[in-house]
Amino acid sequence: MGFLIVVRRIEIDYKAPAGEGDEKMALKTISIDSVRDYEGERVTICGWLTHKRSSGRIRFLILRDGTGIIQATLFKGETSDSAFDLYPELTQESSLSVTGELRKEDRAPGGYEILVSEMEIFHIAETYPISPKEHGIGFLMDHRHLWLRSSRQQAILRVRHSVIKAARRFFDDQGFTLLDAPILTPSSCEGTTTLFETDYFEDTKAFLSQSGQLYMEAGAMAFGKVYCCGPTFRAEKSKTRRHLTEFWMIEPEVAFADLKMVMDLAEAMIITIVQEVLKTRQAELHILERDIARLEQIRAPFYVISYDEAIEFLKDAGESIPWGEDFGGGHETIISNRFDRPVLIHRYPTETKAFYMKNDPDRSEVALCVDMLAPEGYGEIIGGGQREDDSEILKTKIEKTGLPPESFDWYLGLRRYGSVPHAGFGLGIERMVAWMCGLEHVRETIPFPRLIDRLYP
RNA sequence: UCCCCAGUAGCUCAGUUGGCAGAGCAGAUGGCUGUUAACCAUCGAGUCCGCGGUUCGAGUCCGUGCUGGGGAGCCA
Repeated sequence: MGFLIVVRRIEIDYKAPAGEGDEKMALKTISIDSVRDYEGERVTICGWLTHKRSSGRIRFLILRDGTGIIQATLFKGETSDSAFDLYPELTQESSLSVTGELRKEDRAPGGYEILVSEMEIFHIAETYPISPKEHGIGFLMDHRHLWLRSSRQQAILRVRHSVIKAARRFFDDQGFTLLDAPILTPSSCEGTTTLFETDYFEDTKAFLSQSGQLYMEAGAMAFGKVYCCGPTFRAEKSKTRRHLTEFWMIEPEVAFADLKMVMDLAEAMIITIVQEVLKTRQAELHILERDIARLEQIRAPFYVISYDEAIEFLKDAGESIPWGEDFGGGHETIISNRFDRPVLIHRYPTETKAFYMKNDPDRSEVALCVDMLAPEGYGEIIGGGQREDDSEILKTKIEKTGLPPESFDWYLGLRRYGSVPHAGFGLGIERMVAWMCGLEHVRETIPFPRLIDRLYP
């Protein structure tokens, strides 16, 4: 199959041996997304069969190759008998190549069809479990390795690609250095109850990273502006539409930056991502039936409110939430539904936030932190803020958490050698993609989702 | 961890008051020269999730376990 990929990527000018008449014409293997460039030419297309129909002496194949779909048409008499007679054998997802003239055809899905003269079968598929009719989510998740072949799943994962590409380009263009954070770590950075633990040779335990942030802080002290993009792991027993046990984050960290600066950075990054998705993924958003107008509204400035103001807002909405408590999913939905653009909520109570958050020097009961809630009820997509840069205060905060202090010697050390104000945030890729695509659940936004009760396939 | 719902053909589901196990799709066979989730005809397909109980009789009622889905809390 590796050979096939090469053939599809490189257009091969095939010269038939002399003396074979019509077969001397050039033969090109093309991808379906490039059919417009080959109208009227004799070409070869490799792909998988998604569907077939027949009506007596005319037979239709719908092929997909990962770049699109095309109808291949077989006429008794015009198509070679050997190719025509292969039709009954073809099952859904069988792999094959077809060769023939490419032409415009309004009756064909996609507007083009290939009039097949020759056909080659790579493999006849067994009865394919995923039929064109509806399936339950449990069944589809069990067949995730095959479900990826559906147009809807491909559309979502292409949007994911664009989200990551846009975010990385945004930071690259602003002079950030990509600094990969470790996956295996000696300790927690959020809390010990949600760590995946594994053996690390004799007598040592390692933990799967919950966040690259602490390492990004070290990186910011070296490079000034850094970011990481990678998987993170939380052993939370969450069973909701917005949780995975393995999820990806993009985490920038900036030296000599304060809360306001990273709030502006987060806003600019989100706008860049939304613009990139709107620019490059119109076809995918259409397949997903996304209301594009809702995304076109996403522009500066985003709404900015304090935690105090959010509490007042929730009380006005009839919710009884005391000051000092973190918002639940329901509260977030109420707030984010209120706005047509993302809203940044800053200065949460210190008690609800992680140890590394810096307290507001003017009000020690609140932290210099920020969450960004996406509109349409999508809720929190970003969490971040200014980090505690005082060694002694940080040490006290770590002791208060009950986390093993010796694991954080290196982290505290960052504050002993030229400590500076610094800040950063983390963007949850899957929640961002779910918002862009208008999905109910994040499980479709990652190729192989890991959930509390699902580790397969 | 807690609350709610579901489990019947490969898939999606129906199954009445407890009384012979059903449909559509998928699969197989045949027909049709422009199909669009094509259509028409025919055929095959079942540990009714497991265990226990009530009953002359259980897919249906009761108990229990397992699996899946939805929600809460926690978080990105």
